Amino acid sequence: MRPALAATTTQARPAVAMMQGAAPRSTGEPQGVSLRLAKDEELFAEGEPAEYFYRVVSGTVRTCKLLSDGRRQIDAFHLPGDIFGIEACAEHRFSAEAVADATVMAYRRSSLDRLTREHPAFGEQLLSSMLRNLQRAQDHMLLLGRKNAKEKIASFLLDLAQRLHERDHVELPMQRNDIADHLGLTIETVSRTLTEFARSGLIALAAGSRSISLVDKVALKFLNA
Amino acid sequence: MRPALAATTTQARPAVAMMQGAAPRSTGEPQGVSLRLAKDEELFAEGEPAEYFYRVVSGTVRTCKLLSDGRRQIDAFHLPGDIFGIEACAEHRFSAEAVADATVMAYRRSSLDRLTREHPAFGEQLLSSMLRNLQRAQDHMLLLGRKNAKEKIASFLLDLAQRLHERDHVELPMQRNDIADHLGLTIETVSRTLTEFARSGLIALAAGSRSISLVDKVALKFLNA
DNA sequence: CGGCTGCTTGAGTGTCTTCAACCATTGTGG
DNA sequence: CCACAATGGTTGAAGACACTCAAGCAGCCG
Repeated sequence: MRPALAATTTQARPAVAMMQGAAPRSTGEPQGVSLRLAKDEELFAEGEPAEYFYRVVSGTVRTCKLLSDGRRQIDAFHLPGDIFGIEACAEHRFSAEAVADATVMAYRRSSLDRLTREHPAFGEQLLSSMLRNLQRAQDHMLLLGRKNAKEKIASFLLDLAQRLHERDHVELPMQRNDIADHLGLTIETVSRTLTEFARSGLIALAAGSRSISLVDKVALKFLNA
Repeated sequence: MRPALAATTTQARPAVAMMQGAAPRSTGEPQGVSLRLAKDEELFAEGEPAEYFYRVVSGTVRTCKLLSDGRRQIDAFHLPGDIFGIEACAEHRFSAEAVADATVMAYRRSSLDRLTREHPAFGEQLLSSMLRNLQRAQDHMLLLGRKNAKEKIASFLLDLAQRLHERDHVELPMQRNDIADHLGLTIETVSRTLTEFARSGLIALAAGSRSISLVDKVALKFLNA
């Protein structure tokens, strides 16, 4: 793993340009710049020029949109390996923040062509990642538009477990607030639904309520519809 | 416009392979196969091999997902010029049907590389169309997750007017049912909200309730948040 | 005409939200 | 070291928004 500089202060914008990554290896990985993000630190904001795109190295990043009155929708949580922040136009269409301390690699958008030419594997990874993002968005629209609270939570837990390569246990990287804004619910409904799941034996809640055991995956999958 | 064969029967799957388009012109447009779709005719189904992707020539196409109990979410309505049906994997992740009689061009997915090489303009169109689809999906997630019925309808009308290049009038290509399944509402709520908009002078409903005048665009945009 | 489809309208219900209080944990400063 | 505030989470009661169920209306076509 390459050395990474800690961002100067929490909530400050990390200065990408100032932190050069290690020299590019001639094989495999293309050059990128490593960035460390503190919890809730903003990587980029909606409307900002989309100079870079990113890949998560460790931790979790959320991308979200805001309504004028503060209502928030979290488009996606990005886990290690995920690529995000590529845009059709010159500006970012959503903002990105670290859910908890995280490390990301930044790549210049302008060097996209060169990157994919010199590192075809990276290019494929990038394209498939983009299409996967689109697929996730489409699946998520079904969830947001047509599922009820129980189904939303069940889908969310199963999906997260799978993406974290876990069989029957999830260590939530994000808090209730983020889950609510991702699923189109309120924090109270998220909490209530989880405790109801626990009461009826579908899951088991543990220490600090961030650790969840998927006790009855069959029942959860049934809710997943 | 190229000659197009009518599909044999309504509801029957159009036989793409049998209908060759006109010979490719040496300039501009790449070769494709023209297809005519009757109202509600299915172009492809969820889970089906993604052998082709498509561009709308005339009419409107909807792409949608279904839940096991029949609940439906319409991902998007595709208007003339829009490209849809490109997938990350070998299978379609949603189904596509004609909202009303429509014409589409079908392109072999396998010839994608050649197409973009020989017709760079088409390639750019394709990439930008894909990214636009992603953007629309992200905007739509905000709508589905965080907007109420009035805001959903207002956003929908304004968006549709813009995409149809109209200033203050929309000729709805789809029926209430489709609107409901697109916005995560029921048909009754769509109807009620439209009549309420009409009563309060935001819009004017006309003949057959498919024709809508956007009377007070300022108020509608305000609801758009 | 009668049946069909698409749309509207009404009444009653339910799910989720809102508002509010409370609890647990953590970190800080006197 | 403890009091205190701050943060994140849970729980309860009341209310609202959208849904469900049901009926009715308008246009269309055989």
